[in-house]
Amino acid sequence: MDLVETRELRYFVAVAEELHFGRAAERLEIAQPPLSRAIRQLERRLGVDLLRRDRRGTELTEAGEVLLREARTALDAVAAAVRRTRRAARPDRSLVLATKAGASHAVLQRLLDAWAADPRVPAVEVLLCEVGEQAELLRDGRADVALMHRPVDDLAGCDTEDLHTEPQVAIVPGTHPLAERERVTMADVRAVPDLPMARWPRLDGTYPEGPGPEIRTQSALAQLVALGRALLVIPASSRAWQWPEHVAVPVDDAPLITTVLAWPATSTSPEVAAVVRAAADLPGA
Amino acid sequence: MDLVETRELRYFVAVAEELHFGRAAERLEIAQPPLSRAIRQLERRLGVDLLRRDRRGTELTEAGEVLLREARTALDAVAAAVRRTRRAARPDRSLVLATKAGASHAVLQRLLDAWAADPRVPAVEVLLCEVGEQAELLRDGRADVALMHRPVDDLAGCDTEDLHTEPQVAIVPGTHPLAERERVTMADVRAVPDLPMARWPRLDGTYPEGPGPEIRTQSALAQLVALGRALLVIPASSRAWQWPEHVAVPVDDAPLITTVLAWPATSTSPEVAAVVRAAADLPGA
DNA sequence: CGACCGTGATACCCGCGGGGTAACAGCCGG
DNA sequence: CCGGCTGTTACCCCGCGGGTATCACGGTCG
Repeated sequence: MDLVETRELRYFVAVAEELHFGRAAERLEIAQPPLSRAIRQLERRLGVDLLRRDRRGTELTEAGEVLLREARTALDAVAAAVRRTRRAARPDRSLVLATKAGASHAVLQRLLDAWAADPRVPAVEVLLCEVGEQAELLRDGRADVALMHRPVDDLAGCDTEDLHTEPQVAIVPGTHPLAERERVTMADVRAVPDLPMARWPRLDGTYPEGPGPEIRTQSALAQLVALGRALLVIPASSRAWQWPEHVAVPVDDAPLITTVLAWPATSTSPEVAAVVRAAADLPGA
Repeated sequence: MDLVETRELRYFVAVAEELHFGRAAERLEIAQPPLSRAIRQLERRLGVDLLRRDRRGTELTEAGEVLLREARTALDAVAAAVRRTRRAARPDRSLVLATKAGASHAVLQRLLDAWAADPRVPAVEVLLCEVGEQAELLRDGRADVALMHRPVDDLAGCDTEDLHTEPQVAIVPGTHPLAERERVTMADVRAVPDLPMARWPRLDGTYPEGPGPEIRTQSALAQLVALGRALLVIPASSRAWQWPEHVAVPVDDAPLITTVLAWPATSTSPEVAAVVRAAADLPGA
């Protein structure tokens, strides 16, 4: 009745993502007919049509869309269970903190120092990750806590504790007219035709329209800035990796960036609770 | 490698809860040897010892404790996937709102009216539930949104939108000395020896110490109040089910109760988003 | 001290069902 | 009308989940 195995969910997700039984089977490294049968069986068990089989291709029903979303989070939860259990069995028993490389360096430093000094807090490893990846790492158990930034990061599914709030600065080549200014506005920044703002991916992975280059990693951004090919607006504390030939100019009306400590909202781990508590005891800002 | 089936997780949770292979097997309606084997196999797959088998009974290792917590949330997520998929396939396609009976009646009424008037919002069913049960219903998919109360309810794993904040009142028999007062304090309330405050279960299901009766349901509470056997402090809006022979006296220093609309923090459903958006547009308080 | 429970583990067998291969069925473009 | 796509049907095999019977160990009690 209620029993749905993770295998079936994995199969369904593969088919739902590929919308093609053959390719999905290939990805799953099984033959196509058993996959077809497994999906049929899943539909029978649920009593629900998940796919509209058109002779040419396949598409999801509304129920299928729902199951795709729900199955992904369920599979993440299962993966998290496995990862966290394995890690709990290791003799070191450390937690993993995920953070974007370069961002909030000073905040992270203070956090780590405070945790190291606190006997109640377990060891904390730092896992550097791609932009926007933190929430996924928390969901599937590769990380236990993360440093994230409001309002730029997707905090869905996370509980958070504010650590630090700061304004943003524009990074421009020292030779650029804007570098002379005491302070600028977002309108100024957007009006610079020769230095477009680099575009980060949105939450769904697509990029907003615009003239700037599409980037996905901090290192790609660093490269562009070093070449003087892009302008960017970042929190003041991210300047750790700034080059000497560039200048940081405060942007008055850019949204304030709050660095937050995030953890899975469903977490009931006492270790995570200890880490959060110790972080909350830090002198905030 | 990574493949852990929900069956294995269900088996492990049963054993971890019973701490006894025989009883766990009985609960699962299978024989004991296959269960024993399944757990061994799970341990081998994870490469982790989950149980310390003592001749007399069985206890969890630290890794086992972690897996118990994580497996519960993973199984809830799987159950939620099944439930929500089944419900999405029904022709009516409604959402389910969970709420404690009696509480926040007026707020709920306004919500339902607003939703009914909004064409973007799907139909919403109301599911009455036990105190403290809402978060569980959201996790395992029996409900999609819930009315909850801060700070009394456990909001772990939920995102929330504040709807209404209000003070609390004490409900006392009309013949009682306190009924004469214009307003009282928590100290007053606690100092009444003949009318102890009923004790609600804590988040973990245990009860705080105290003289009052242990209650779990609104109806039990209603019964006690009707008999004049207990005193209680509740939000003013919960007075819908008050009896005529009782009097509500404002309690000055009781914590303010905020009624919030809650939904699973991991939800990505557009229907839930629409419901939340429509609720946020209500004139707040 | 030995018989007896009660614990979980082992040994063995059976049958379901997940996996494979081969062949089929509709639908398109040439 | 044919060939190349789709996904489905038909059939077989064997791995493994489940069952029963039994064992191994340790505590308890007469």
